[in-house]
Amino acid sequence: MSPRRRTTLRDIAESLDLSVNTVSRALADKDAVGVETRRRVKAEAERLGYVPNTMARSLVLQNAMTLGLVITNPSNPFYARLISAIEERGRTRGYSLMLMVTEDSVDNERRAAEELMRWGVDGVLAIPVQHGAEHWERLRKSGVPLVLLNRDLPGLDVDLVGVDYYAGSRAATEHALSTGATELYLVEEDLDISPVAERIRGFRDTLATHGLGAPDDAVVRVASPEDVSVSVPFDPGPAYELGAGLARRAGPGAVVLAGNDYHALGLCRAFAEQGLRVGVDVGVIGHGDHPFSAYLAPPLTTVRLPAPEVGRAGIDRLLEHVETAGGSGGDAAGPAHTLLPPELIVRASVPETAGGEG
Amino acid sequence: MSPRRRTTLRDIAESLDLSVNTVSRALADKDAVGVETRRRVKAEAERLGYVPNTMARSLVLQNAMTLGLVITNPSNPFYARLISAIEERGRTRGYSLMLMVTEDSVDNERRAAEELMRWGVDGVLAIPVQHGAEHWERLRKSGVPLVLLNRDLPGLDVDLVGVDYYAGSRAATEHALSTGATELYLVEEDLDISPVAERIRGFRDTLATHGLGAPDDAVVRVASPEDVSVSVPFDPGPAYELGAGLARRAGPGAVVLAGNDYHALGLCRAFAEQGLRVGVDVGVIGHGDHPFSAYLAPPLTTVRLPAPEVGRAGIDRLLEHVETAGGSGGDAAGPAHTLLPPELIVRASVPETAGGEG
DNA sequence: CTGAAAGCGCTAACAA
DNA sequence: TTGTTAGCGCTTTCAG
Repeated sequence: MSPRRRTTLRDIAESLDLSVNTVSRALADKDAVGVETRRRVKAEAERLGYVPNTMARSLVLQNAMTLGLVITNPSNPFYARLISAIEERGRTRGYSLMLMVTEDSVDNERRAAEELMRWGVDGVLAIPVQHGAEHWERLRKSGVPLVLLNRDLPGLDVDLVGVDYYAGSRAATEHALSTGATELYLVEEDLDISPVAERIRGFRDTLATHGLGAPDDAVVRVASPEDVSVSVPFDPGPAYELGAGLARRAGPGAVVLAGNDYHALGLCRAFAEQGLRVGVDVGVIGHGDHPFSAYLAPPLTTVRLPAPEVGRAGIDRLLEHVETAGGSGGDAAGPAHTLLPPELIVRASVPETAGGEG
Repeated sequence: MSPRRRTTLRDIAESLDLSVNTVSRALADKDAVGVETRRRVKAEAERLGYVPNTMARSLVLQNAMTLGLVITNPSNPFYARLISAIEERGRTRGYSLMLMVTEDSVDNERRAAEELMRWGVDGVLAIPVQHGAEHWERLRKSGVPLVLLNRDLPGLDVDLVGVDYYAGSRAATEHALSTGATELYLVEEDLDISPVAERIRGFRDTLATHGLGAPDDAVVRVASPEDVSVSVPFDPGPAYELGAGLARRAGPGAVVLAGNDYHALGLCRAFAEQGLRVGVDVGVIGHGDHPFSAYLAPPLTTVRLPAPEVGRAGIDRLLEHVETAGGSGGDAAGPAHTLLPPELIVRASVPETAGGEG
């Protein structure tokens, strides 16, 4: 029943009648330790089940060997893959991960940033909630390197690694146009975040390039769920609700672009229920290429996001900062924005109407 | 360019010509501090941007206020929701989360357990890889409370919070039978883990209950992907590959149960390509009720898993142990297994053949 | 009400 | 090669 205090260096030292210091160096495989002594120390450590105390070590070494990862919602499949990629890379480089979930609440994010400062993490990767950057500013000023993931935070001068959503949106829109689409819609989540803004911009610009205007109601917003953690995360429901109305508005030659594949799925279902055949009467293009998308009927044309690449590039950039003198972000050249290219995956959810691109 | 050392209690003390001790107590809102002194201390702390050092604090207090979460793969939607629920609950109770991803490798899991011991976390929640429990045994013996999530680890006497997969499987099988199914298949991942075993057992037992045997090839195994972190996580692909063969074997009145909704989706697609109408010619039942399942064509009948409940029950149980004297698991009554009930969600992917249950 | 002293477990000078 | 001393930043006795 004894909570059995952890074995410490001192325990080993006393048991062997050595100094704590010697034991420390023996276990750390430092020079200046007799070969026999080292052997004995290691044996005793083993026997006593010694486990080094990372906190004590970090305290004196002034480095935590820990990174903070601030995520809005792990149930977003894109973010889930980011977590995996980051954790893996961090692990192989010797860093542990402190995970903070914000549920898209600035309050939570503030607390997360504060908590990470208290822990003295060596660096932070964050998908920012956006709106409210003072806490990130503080973090940075306190000397903790920060790299933003996926979403930009205007007004904060830090490195960002994300996806070129603008390009993705352009590619999708171009594709729709190339199949002969005459009526385009973009369905996006009702969040004021950069990925959404970029996709809208790409959509509009592409139409403009082709001399087509985008009527105001061409961009449709779907409500985002309130409580991310409890509600089903990426729910096709809201887009599905919209779908019936859209189906009525959409004439022949209509293609609807969706901000993510769940929305696309909701739309597909709604269209089908209205008697519209997706891929024949109407087109749908998703965003994200979630694992289910290739197996829908019809298989969903969508934009694949380079999740592992974003994760790896993000942590690599962060570790650069961490390991070069722990300074804050932004070298001489100022903060760098790295936007990785998405890839249009053409499947069968957009009808080949007429005068294709060829 | 100065890395600007963090402000410490001492800095405040010196600046105010007080002792470190007084400053500490003033900030901790302890009694025995002059009201005016307290005010000055707080103001100065604010001015200097003081952030308490959690590691130092934890070192002396001998508690880390940190929990370890060991997960095989965050891209599993069920696990993602577990993470959310656990993080939220932990956060509101003042605990930070250290996340370790094992990718279903015992080696990684061993390292994760070791790392968590080094950090001296207050407790650990783990979805065990299974096969190899010595590291968990060590953790436990070192006094760190451990609660297993979702998968059992035979041979290790610890608390477990999971899902009653046996019941879920029985419910699904009963449902299939009740619709008049005459030929049943179960498609399961090729992993030797308790959820799979339980579902198979439920399937077999239910058939036996009805005086039906399950031929050996009624249980079909799909290969699991090798590298979880890089490959697409839950891929309908392998089940899809199987689907064509199954379609040929399956006569009228056949229902295929799948171990998860992704597999179900892969099967649906394969059946459709073979000219079999899911929900009419053949039945498919999923497991997991992923967000996409309700929107498939036809909507997928599946088993809903109580993800947030498992997460919350898991961390609650862990915190019980953590907060009652930090003893290892298992009170007088021995380790408790809590299996939360899943719920059959009947949609439209199983044909109502004949003699329904009513 | 405040200060001095000790110590959490470890590492890094510097001596011996 | 080994031991001594000091200190990371904090909290907790125990005196004053």
